[in-house]
Amino acid sequence: MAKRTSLKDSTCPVARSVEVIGDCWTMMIIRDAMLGARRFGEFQKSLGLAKNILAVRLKALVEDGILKLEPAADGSAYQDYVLTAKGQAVHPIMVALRQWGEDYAFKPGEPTTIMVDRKTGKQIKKLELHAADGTLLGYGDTTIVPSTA
Amino acid sequence: MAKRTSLKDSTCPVARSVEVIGDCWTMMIIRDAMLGARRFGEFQKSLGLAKNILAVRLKALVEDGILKLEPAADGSAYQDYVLTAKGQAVHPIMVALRQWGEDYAFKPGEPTTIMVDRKTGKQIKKLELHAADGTLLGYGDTTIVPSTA
DNA sequence: GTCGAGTGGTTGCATTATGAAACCATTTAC
DNA sequence: GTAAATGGTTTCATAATGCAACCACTCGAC
Repeated sequence: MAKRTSLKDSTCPVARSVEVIGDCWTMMIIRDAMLGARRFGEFQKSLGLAKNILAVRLKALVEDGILKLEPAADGSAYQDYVLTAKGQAVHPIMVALRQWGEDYAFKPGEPTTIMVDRKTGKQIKKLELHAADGTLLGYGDTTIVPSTA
Repeated sequence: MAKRTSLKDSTCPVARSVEVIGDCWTMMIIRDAMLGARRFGEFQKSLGLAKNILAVRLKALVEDGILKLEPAADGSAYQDYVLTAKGQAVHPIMVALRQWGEDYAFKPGEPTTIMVDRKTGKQIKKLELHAADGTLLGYGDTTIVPSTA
């Protein structure tokens, strides 16, 4: 039987995250939600994906507590899909994906978009990883250990 | 026709990243590579996925310049899969996924693993996003604009 | 050298997910 | 009241996934 293998019970947080949001469309839906999309039709037009696929993904995102349904902001009888706190917390992942894409997936001069500080309009810095004492950490400076909690 | 839609030509860096590494297994392979896995068999045993799937993913990762093949470190006639600079640059994404998973995908007390500073063994801080002037930025403090390059 | 185990795959086939298009029930605009 | 927009569901073809069997090459022991 060829059921898609589940990583839900893995003890690795990366595996669990990937299980929930490690899907192409799921990630793009969250991206659009962060850019202000709220309605089924908005997502569909922006992403250009089949409506059935979108319906399945949105349902899953609501079940996982990343999106929630609330009465439409424009007062109509329809509903808005809005990010929960859990959904907003995906922001750093989105930024990390964006910065990697900027660096490695574009030829110089290719048209693209950049992330800026909303207040100043200036481009943001790279994400930074710090040790407990504040030291800047790079690839190779970290390891994984079992939690002792 | 039901060909999987490609996001390769999107002008959004997030879309391009997701297109390349936004696959469940691909991400897990990179994770294992960062933890030291180098050989086909190591990946297969650690991830428990079908060998044909692994073969396809590894080939794609090599083609995308994330992994490269080099003579096995143990001197045998086999080959090692090792991360390129582009592959190592995925580290922040991995950290972001990990931190989100730690926060939202585990019940308190559930066994898991944590990321620590290799030198001190102390748990690392959260990823930080800073504005050009050094201000710490959170969700909602950023926007996307077309690049003016 | 040569026999068997281990490594690193490929091939075939069943099952599942994806995607396009058609369809349908409400809701809104006119 | 009627037409169009919204937000889906259904149907069916195609593509991806996953298991198992198979195969070529390497290595270590003898």
